[in-house]
Amino acid sequence: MRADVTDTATTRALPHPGPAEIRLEAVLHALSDPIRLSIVRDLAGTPDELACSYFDLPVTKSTTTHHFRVLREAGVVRQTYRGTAKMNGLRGEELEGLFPGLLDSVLTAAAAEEARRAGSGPPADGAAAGPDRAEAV
Amino acid sequence: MRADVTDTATTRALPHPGPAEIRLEAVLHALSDPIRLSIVRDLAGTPDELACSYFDLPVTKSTTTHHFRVLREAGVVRQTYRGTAKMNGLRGEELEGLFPGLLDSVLTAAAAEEARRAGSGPPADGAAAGPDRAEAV
DNA sequence: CTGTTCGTACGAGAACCACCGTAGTACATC
DNA sequence: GATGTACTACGGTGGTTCTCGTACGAACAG
Repeated sequence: MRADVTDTATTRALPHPGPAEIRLEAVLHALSDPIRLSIVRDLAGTPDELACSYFDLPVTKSTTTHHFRVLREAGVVRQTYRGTAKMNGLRGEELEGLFPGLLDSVLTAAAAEEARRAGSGPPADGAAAGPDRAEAV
Repeated sequence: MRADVTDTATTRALPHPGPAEIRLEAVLHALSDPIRLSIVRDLAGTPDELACSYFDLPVTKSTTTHHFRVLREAGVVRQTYRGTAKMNGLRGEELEGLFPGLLDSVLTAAAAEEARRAGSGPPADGAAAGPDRAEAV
């Protein structure tokens, strides 16, 4: 039994790539999926860490786990266990150090595209410009 | 044999997405492939348009065609026929208008990663400490 | 201990993608 | 017309990714 774990509750450790292991292509690929991009946008919108169960994604739990794993292995998010929950935090500072401005411009672009899409597309029926949590970056 | 072509030489037109059709995910996906990223970097390094045959890629011509098609359909490059050659130009201004700073930060990131890779690979030690600092959480 | 909640592992199937080789089109030149 | 160049389309293969369902493990409240 490893008694070397100094922490109390967070014993299950997850493998994360170090800053030198993070590959640009992997980051871009991780961000090129709509579901993962929405996760990243949500994470960027709050200073807190969010549990996996917080996200309301149109896929099953298995698939959600898969997407979070891709994000973690690409070096985009950091995951830590906290009781039964797994908390997710954006590795914003590290990414900024490696690729200055990249994450920010992607988030801005995502917001711009969403605004563009919402502004010129939807006039079909009632619900106009749903004010569902505007991600102000 | 259609002789109805009104233009002189360069009339074979290729389908390009309009600015409103360009999707962020598609752009990120197009840039997440090493070969395509190197193409984009080459294009960004020159003000001229470059023929497909200019590039020295480690794949066959069929695959090269495939990659250029992906870039074109994502809205990253513009392709025009010029005699037998097909010239490729970056759609930099349009992308800048849609996603300000995105292309620039990706190019900067690619250059940074290449420098990092070239600089810290061979030497046993250098500036940065070990590749993986234990993830202190 | 029992049950609940949260997330993972394991298959497994469908879709996609990168890659290739061959055959074919379009253009320029001879 | 014949030859050569530049690129495309088609067909196919192997690998990866996305998705799911089910079964399992870890933490916690009774």
